[in-house]
Amino acid sequence: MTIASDLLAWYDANARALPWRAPPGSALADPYRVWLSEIMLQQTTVAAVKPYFAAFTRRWPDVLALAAADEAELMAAWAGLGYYARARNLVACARAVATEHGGRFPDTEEGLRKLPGIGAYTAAAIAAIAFGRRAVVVDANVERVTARLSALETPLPAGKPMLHAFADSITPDERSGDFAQAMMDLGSTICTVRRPACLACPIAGACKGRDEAERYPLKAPKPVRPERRGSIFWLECDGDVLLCRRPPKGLLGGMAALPTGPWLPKDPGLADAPIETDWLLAGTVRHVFTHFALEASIYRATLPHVTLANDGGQSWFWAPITRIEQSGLPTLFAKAAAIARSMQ
DNA sequence: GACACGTGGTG
DNA sequence: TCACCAAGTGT
Repeated sequence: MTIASDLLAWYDANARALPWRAPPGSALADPYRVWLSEIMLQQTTVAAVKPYFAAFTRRWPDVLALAAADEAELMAAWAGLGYYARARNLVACARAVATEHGGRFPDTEEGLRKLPGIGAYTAAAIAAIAFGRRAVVVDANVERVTARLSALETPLPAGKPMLHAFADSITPDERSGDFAQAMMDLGSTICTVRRPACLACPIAGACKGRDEAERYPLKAPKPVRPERRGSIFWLECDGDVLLCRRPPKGLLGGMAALPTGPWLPKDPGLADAPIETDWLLAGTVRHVFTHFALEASIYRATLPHVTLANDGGQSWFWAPITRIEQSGLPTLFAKAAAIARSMQ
């Protein structure tokens, strides 16, 4: 038997039931749901995605509904899931599908690959899973499984092309979507990062790395994560708090946020405070991003009735404090808001 | 190729 | 506690 046939047999008996998957033995899954889930699952765990997928599909049941969505509402619905460029690209992609493709997703890798937010992995996954095309689907799970199967001694990312070629060599012509999902299920339940369960693996017989699976894949060492210091401002007025909209690109781009100062190696104090007033230090919040860690002071002040004019580049607005959880703040600011409110 | 880009779970 | 890492993409 081949690796593919052994793995597919295992998958037929052990596939995880996931909300975006078609029931076993049924027709192909809905391309919209496959696309939405694949975007949400980029660098994100199944457990984290599930509630967001349920909320999005209830609120926007198809790609035309999503294309018509208010962008700020969609960003707020994405708040907490991270990598917010995905949400910006999600809208752009839905609108491209609606206006340039008649509301239907392209059914080839090449066509899918042109859409915003869809890269090599996602294009292959949608083509295979939603459209039944043969495609070589390589994500971190597949890289780990194939690195172990082939006992690849070349560290990643340099070894990626070899793993893609190996994945291509074992991908079947039929059911390549199921094969891809089987590889991912195997990677998340058996061929795990730590303590892989080789004794339970349906393809251990073909695995060159099975005696030392945890060694693979070899990876280049990661650079150290720098520390930055910052300030976050909580300005109250009449039961409202001052929020702003982050610039459209960059860190937390396009998201609602509390006003901040610059984030630098040294404590910036009250630099870039939205107004000059008697700020009180309400606490600190620590948050770790992908490429730096932030420790921010939270400054608090209350205003009498005033209006705050927008000035260059800033886009401020007031939000009711009692419904701050519905403002769509990313996690850093949700944590800061909780700390600021706890000081009242 | 390298870096920017979030978050929460895990051992 | 903390480093690692997850169904990657864009620049």
